[in-house]
Amino acid sequence: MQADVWSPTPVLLTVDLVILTLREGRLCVLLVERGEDPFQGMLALPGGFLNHAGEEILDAAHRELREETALVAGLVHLEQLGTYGDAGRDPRGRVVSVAHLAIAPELPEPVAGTDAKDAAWVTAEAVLSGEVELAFDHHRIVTEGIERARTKLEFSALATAFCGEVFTIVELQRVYEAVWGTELDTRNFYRKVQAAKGFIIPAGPGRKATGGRPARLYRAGPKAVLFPPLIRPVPSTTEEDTREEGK
Amino acid sequence: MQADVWSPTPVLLTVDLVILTLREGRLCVLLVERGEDPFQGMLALPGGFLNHAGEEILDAAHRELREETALVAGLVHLEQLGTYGDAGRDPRGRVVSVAHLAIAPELPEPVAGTDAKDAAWVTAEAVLSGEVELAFDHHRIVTEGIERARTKLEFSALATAFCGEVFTIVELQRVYEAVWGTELDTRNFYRKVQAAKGFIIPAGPGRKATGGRPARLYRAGPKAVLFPPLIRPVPSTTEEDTREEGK
DNA sequence: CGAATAGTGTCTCTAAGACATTATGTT
DNA sequence: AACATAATGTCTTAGAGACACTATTCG
Repeated sequence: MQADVWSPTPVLLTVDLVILTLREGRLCVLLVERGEDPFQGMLALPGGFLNHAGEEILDAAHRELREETALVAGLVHLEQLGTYGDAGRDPRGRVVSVAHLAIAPELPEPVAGTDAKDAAWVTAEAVLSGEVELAFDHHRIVTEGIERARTKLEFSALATAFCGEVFTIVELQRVYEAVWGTELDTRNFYRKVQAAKGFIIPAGPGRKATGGRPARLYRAGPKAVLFPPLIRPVPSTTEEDTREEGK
Repeated sequence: MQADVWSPTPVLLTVDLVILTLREGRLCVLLVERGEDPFQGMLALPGGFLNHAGEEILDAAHRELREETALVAGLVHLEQLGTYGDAGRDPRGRVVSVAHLAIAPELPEPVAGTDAKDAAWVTAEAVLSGEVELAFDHHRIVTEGIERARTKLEFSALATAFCGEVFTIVELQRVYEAVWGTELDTRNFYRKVQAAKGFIIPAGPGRKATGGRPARLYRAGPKAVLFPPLIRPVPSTTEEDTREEGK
């Protein structure tokens, strides 16, 4: 139902990206140094305003992703994360951000994209712990993005989005370990990824050798939903939890 | 990173609500008949523009919820569902809607709230099947809202939000059955809700009698996360699933 | 043949699904 | 006592966690 009096307040819409990848076995998020005034010099999520009046939100997210990482759209997972519009979050006025979560395989070393001013991969740990401070409410957005990724690893085939087109089971295990921040038992992991039919499928006769026994190669299978799921180990099942509702 | 040239396009922000409840054992969603021009006369989700420039999005959702249902904020579950901004979704121009999911206990019969023009509870089935047509892209929003509710019932204590402050285990079972659209085995259900410690706790010596053995009363427990979860029965585990990614 | 990494099998325990009867109140 | 609804127990099977050794290639 719309307001009876036609006095809706326009807002400015931005799209922000939580781009996650693995670098040297650690979960990392892409941050840029702000070159302009609100929070100039601070680290922030890549993002920006809608380009023109008709630009779709998802298209804008893809565009920002390309600008920052020079990645092909096809290989990257991109989904809407949530909308952040607290009145005080941007000193310039009412700016509402539609945050997105992107998962990318490890990129060719230097981040230098088209106009990546000062883009840098920062470990998730450094951001979550507060060691690295972010502009706006981006700390909260990153936190919720990482939590989303952790949960989706359990029930969906999202982990393959961290890998190249083909990958080994050990590489996949490293993804789970890095995102969840835990060590996993190799035997149980092999059993579980193979029990979830449609998760990964053998990729030809190819092998990957690194000085030891060559690993078999796999590619992402047709199923996006894992059954049975790969439940993450409970950190210790502490007895808290005071009924905070997930947003 | 912001655009170099300062030419962001303002958009109009609305808040829409998928309000779910149980009526006569069926899952229902609240719809209103549009009294104004875009899609006049059609059914749509309750919602509206932000009131004033500074209104918080979540506050606006609470306000709309109050206007439509005359419910106390404390009793109702409310969470952000997603943002829908397709360029063509509203003929008036660029209108972006932040949709929310609300779960309410069965309301005192007549929906007549403060200014509820023509509010009506419609069964989820009628909407999902397309039997009832909705304005804008509200069919998609309802679909995603119901799917969210179905999933959250598995892993969170959301089901208690459909009940009053105290409830019986059978009532809780009816919630699961209505939302999932399945029948559940009473014995297994009792076992599982009681195995999930912190989900429900006995509510004094009260009982509810309806001509048979009186049922014990419970209230929502402190835990928002269910462990073990109550996994919904698979509809039949058909072999499809062509890797559609969740939004 | 040694170094390096990939890959596998068993046991125990917890939880899920299937299934029918007993318990406790009201009229 | 009949009726109505609430509550419960057992068996079988699937999946999770713990745990240590064998297999394959390279240099």
